[in-house]
Amino acid sequence: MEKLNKHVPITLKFLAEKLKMSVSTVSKALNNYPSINDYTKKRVLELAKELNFTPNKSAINLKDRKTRIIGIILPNLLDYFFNRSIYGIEQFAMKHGYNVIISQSHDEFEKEVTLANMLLKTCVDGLIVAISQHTQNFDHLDQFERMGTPVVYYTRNPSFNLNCHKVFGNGFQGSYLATKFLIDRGHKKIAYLGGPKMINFTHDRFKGYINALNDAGISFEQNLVAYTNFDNEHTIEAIKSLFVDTNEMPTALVAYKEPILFDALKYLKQIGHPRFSEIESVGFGNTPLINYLADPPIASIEENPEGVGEKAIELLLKLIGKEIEMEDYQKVMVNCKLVIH
Amino acid sequence: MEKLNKHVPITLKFLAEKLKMSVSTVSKALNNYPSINDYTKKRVLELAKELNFTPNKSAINLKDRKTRIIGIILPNLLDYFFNRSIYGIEQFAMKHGYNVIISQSHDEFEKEVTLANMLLKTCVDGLIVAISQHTQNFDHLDQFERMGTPVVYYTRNPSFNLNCHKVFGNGFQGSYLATKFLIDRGHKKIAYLGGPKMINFTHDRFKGYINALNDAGISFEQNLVAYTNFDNEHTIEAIKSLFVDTNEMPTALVAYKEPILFDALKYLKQIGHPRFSEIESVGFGNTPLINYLADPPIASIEENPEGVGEKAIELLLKLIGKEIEMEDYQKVMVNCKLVIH
DNA sequence: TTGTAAGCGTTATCAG
DNA sequence: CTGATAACGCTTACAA
Repeated sequence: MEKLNKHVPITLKFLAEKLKMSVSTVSKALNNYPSINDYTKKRVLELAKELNFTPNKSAINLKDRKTRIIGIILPNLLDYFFNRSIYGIEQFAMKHGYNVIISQSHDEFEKEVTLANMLLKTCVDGLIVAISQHTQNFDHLDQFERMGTPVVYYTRNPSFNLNCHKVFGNGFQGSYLATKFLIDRGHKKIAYLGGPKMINFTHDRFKGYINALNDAGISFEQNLVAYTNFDNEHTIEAIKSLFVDTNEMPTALVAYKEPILFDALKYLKQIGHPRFSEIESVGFGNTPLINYLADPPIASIEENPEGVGEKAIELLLKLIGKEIEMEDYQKVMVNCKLVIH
Repeated sequence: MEKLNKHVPITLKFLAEKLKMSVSTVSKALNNYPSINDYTKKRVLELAKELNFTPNKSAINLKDRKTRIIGIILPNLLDYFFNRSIYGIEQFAMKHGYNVIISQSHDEFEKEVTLANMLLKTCVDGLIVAISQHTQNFDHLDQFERMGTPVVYYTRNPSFNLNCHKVFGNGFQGSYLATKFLIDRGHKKIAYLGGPKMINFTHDRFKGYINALNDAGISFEQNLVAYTNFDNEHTIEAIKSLFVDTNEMPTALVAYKEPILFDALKYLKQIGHPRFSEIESVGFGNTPLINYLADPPIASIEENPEGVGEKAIELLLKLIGKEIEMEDYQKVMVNCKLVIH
């Protein structure tokens, strides 16, 4: 075992000197150019391995005008879905020699604009973005494509921006799954607790719910549907409205997001809903929090956030590598799974 | 408003040509060299602003042999503490022009070694690491310092490695706070539920507990202390052992980590502990999960993960910038707060 | 006060 | 098959 070389960085030049060859030959050998003699290649490779040569990324990046940095903008890193999706993105990016800059918009449009501009200045090679719930104008994101930098929208579907690359979880399918599951358990009065109307998945999920009802021959009732935001107050109001008609109270609940479902259940228990223990519910998320709940939902929709993240970066890298043309707009869906607790 | 320049990257050379000056003058002007004429500076600055010039990072990095990448190794990104601490690190790093690579050891020693080697190859400018609970050998981390790359240990205190830079939450103080709070509420039988014995903070927190008892003149009882791991089974065993003596059952509980506390409380409720509703408890974490619990702890120790992360990267950047000598080993503590629910 | 030139580590082009 | 050279964008002695 050699000593660790303290301050002599192993470069092509260094290898070349040791081997009494030119820098360019060494470079070509390492990059497996067909023109290079096999024996020469072997010698170079061996020394490179022995000295633990690592090509200098900055030099390469400078050469081919890249940063190998992917920008990510998402609402909230602490959110369970985004957190897991980040993991999928990071893993994949790292494996392909890319680094990742993560930034949070906190679901504010202005912040999203600021972050976008910052990432543009950073000259990221590509952008993955889950837009804020208030984003309707896309100038700050469109400028990336105008500069030749591909953008992939993920998780949050931008309804006002049709010409773009999208990757998200199949809310329709997940919602259908959840609703069908509850129907199969004998429920007729199934309520749907939807998310912010500004966010597209709210409606996708609603459609899944409706379709499952239809397919089972259960007629849809308007008063079994309510919408809420990400905060508790709205949720309480929404859940109240669902249970306002004491003759027609739902016996089951499909919710667009688990924390919201938990808020709702907590409220129902608090007010002492007469048949609380009979209510069965399914939410999107499958958060580990379920293990700690006194009255957990009966099942969860697992959204596979890592998969969504991975598909997003996979697509982005293909766009960066021009394997897919930027104008050839893609739409990728990742299916959900039902997990029974 | 100009058109967006599609493919002409704004470089020093480009500015220089526009201004009919040399590249070096432009560079110096932008870097505010005193030798440059004020008027010249002004002209340069103005054009730079107008054209939205951004210096090419790769070129700068190449020049001063840096990557501006900070490596992070931690056990688990989904953990609430680490998740929040990452946020503190990222924010600070970004503000100072550094990027961050996050990698997870999943508390496995071998994985930690692999990740360390990977990050070494990536030539990170510095490393922030929360060691796995099984890490006792530090070769894989020591090699960084040998290569001149500073390392900051955070959150997990490496007891076997004294000569290193450390940043962590003040478990002693937090634990003292929690215990004193329970004492002040009249409890005499306060149990301590500690973490893995391999992890140093387990013991720091224990000391805080003991000291608070001592200062209140309460005698310590061995059977009021139990240790567990991060998994449920161990926790059940530990909690059982605390409540085994029916005459001397604890009335309050200090736990090293909230999820573990929740497991414990869940178990106690499940077995129908006779005075369950009277038990008061405090855990480390202050996780939002508390809002959803039927029987939440009475207070939490807020560890300020962002602060810990920020202190870690702040120290690391000082080491990278040679503001602090690498051999001048630092130890930084971040205090906890008691949050009453 | 400004400009010239070398160098950071790679790769690509063109000669040999 | 191998080598010299230029170029990527920036900083910094050193010259002018």
